[in-house]
Amino acid sequence: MTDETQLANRVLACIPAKDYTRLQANLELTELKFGAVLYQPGKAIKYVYFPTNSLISLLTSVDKRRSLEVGMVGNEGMAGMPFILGIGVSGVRAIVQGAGSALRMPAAPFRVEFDRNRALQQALYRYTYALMAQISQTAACNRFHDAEARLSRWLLMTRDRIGSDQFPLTHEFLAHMLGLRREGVTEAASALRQRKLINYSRGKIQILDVRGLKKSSCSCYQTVKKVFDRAQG
Amino acid sequence: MTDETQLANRVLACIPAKDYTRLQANLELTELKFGAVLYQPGKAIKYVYFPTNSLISLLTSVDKRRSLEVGMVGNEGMAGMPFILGIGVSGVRAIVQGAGSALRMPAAPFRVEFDRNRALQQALYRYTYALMAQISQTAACNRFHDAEARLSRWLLMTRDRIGSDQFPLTHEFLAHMLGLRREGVTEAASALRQRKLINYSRGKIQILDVRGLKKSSCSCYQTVKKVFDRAQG
DNA sequence: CCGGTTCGGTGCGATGACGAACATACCAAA
DNA sequence: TTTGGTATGTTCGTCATCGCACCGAACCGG
Repeated sequence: MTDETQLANRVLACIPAKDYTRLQANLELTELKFGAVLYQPGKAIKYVYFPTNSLISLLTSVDKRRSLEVGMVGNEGMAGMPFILGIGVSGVRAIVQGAGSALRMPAAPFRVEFDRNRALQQALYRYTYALMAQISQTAACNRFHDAEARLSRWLLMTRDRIGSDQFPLTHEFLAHMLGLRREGVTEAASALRQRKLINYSRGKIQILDVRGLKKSSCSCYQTVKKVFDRAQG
Repeated sequence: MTDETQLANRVLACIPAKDYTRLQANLELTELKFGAVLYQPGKAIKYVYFPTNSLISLLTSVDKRRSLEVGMVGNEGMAGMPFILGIGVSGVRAIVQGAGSALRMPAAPFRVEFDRNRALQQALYRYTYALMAQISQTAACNRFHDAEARLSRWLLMTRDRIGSDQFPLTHEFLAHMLGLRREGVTEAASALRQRKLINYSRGKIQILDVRGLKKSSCSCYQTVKKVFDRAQG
């Protein structure tokens, strides 16, 4: 495992070197495939994940058909938060929304390491706070803002975490994230495309104009971004 | 301070007696007045609160006019969660939604006590998890369910935490909690009244038929309740 | 008892999203 | 090259909620 890999995750990056060597022993690099289900509500958490260039979505569903993304975990954080709060099961569904690699650690050794590693605790508690702020803000956003603004926000947040302007993504999939119908996504996306803010075709979306997208999105994007920047330096 | 007062808050109630005596030195009983603002986004947290028969709402707002309740803290928990995650400022606005009493502790001694008291840590981390689950579920609820179902859910959740079937509450206030217009609340409330599930008049609401209200509410109420019951035994 | 304020009730057109149905475009395997 | 599946585009009637305006009724302080 190279330093580069470590630095690719911002939580791990702020662990002092001497603590990190101990941590490293149980960390393994793994490839996350698009759509893979990492956690299920009520099911035990087997691994915690530190995405490097992958992206994990946290979903809540109210019935079989409808679901809503409540949180997004990229290289700025860790998936498996209940575990650091002393809970062994997940409350939400977590799926791989952006394929890529992540560092993962089995639950048992993570528990041991977490309990003795102050730096890790601090980093993860701070991240937990930021994630809660994210969840709260997107909750309000999903209630008040229209499809177009929410889609814009979502694309920007994803871009920040993936670190790329282009990612594979269907309207259908986006609909599940934003709590919309597929047609609603098509409508919003096609409006953005018409204004040359994005382009897309058959499961590939590309961001063309970040500044324009920021204008099109609601202030929630900036609000959440500020919280993360502040909480993680 | 009596044992009764302690037991009235479920977090404090699960601290072993010997740990609790130390805690007690810095806890003070305080009366929370309806509408009082306990936290503001970005402002320092001066006290943490353990409600006994009072109720605190956590609100996120997207602009001056519109706000949404993302979480509710009653005698099952504590307000001031960022503090236990090592953050000194609040991310949300917290207001007193149900007047009553609470035990509070100034930030500095709480920090000291929290760091050395394992039982307190565990209880609060578990509560944090439950609160996150609540926030996530209500986020989806606010997105998918109609005004009437959400109002029913909200009344039931409030009842559980207040411990009473009657509480002072205007439609205007409810609108801010549920992210609705005042008229929307009136419409939903009057439908519930017509079915004799509730009654109300000029700022007082009374629940008449709990079982009926459960039927009228969405499954989100039960979902959240289960999480709390499980997390807190 | 009066006058102002708060609270609740109602009606209006506008709108954003819904659900369903169907059309088209593209891709890949056979 | 056909065929079938997947992704996207479009329309249409319906519905919940919105924002606004206005009312009456209840309450409160003077």
